[in-house]
Amino acid sequence: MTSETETGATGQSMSSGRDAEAVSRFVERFASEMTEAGMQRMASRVFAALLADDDGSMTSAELAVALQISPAAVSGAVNYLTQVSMVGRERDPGSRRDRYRLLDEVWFATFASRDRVLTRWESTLKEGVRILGEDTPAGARIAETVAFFEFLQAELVGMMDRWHEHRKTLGLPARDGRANA
Amino acid sequence: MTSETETGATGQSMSSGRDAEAVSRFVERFASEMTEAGMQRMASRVFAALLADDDGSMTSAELAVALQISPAAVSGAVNYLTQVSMVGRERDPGSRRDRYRLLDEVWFATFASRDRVLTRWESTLKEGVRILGEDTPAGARIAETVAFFEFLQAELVGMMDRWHEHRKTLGLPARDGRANA
DNA sequence: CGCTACTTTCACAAATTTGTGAAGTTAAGG
DNA sequence: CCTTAACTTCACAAATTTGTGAAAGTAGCG
Repeated sequence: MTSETETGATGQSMSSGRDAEAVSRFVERFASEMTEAGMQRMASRVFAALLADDDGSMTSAELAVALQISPAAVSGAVNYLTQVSMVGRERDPGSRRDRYRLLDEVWFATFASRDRVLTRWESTLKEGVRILGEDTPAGARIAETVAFFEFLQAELVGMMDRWHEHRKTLGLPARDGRANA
Repeated sequence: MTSETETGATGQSMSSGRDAEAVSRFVERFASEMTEAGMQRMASRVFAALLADDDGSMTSAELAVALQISPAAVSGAVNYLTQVSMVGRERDPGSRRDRYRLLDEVWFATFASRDRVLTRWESTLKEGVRILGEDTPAGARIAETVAFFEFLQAELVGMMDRWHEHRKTLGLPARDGRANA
């Protein structure tokens, strides 16, 4: 976590010039928007907490304190987040604590996993075309859906390249090769 | 619904050359994949049923029979689907029945509504940058996230144009101006 | 090799979500 | 207008999901 001198999740800012309470409100607000979009609640909260952390990296215990949840809840959330490649698990050498770290290019990874979902859908939809017959209106409609998804996946690649180009023009602070958005 | 002569959701195909049971399995399978991706179960099932229907259009009663659910459940699902612009509500003139119809360019609409979500997120994230300070690592990371989302939204427009171009090269059946994928 | 600090797993209780039947509402057709 | 078919709303029961405490498992460090 960023500062050891901050108070807990609902505590008032102390000396760090950062309003811990406002940060916590932001974390909760963004988490709840992600939840509305379909992500599990605890996973959203953990992710948002990491996003708002300067290191982009917190230990299990830090997360539990900051979010006021049990270690078990942290474990579950973090498990999910590593599954979908949004967060990495590290171990500080010489410590028994795991650290969880925002992966490089989180959003890229997130979109990439969407991509995997699309692939699954495509296979089901192709089966649908077969069942309905490509000459039926329904079959044709579903075939067009497949075509659209295939198009989307192809576009995604180029889009990511363009993003990396665009990113350079943004005057960003240098990458440290660790936590990034 | 497409055929009045088919039996119910689990019935065996009769004369239409379409295997009703296989269609139903496809509907359920695709619906469950959409559900896994975050859509409400009943909404997914209704949507999938419409997708597999030749007209892309069914009445409330037809949906209730095909999916074995209560009118109340249809009502709820359809309400959601119209909210997110995936399905349109019509009324056959001279009838008391509503018809629900797949909208033109459903997937386009779906992505467009994603777009609205991104906009909401952006506003929250910008607030986060303000709270954390753009000069802090966390603030900078979140600012980059905002930039990425803005980039994405900009890309979406061009991508849809390219899709429409690409679509023409696909040798699709002519549009009837009503139900499409 | 065992102590201890941490993480994970498990069973359960609480909360939330989901779908239903029934009552209420709306509007077409007489 | 009245009748009646259809849709919607509402309260509730069932099912699912969620987060917890406690027990079990792992791995540093002496």
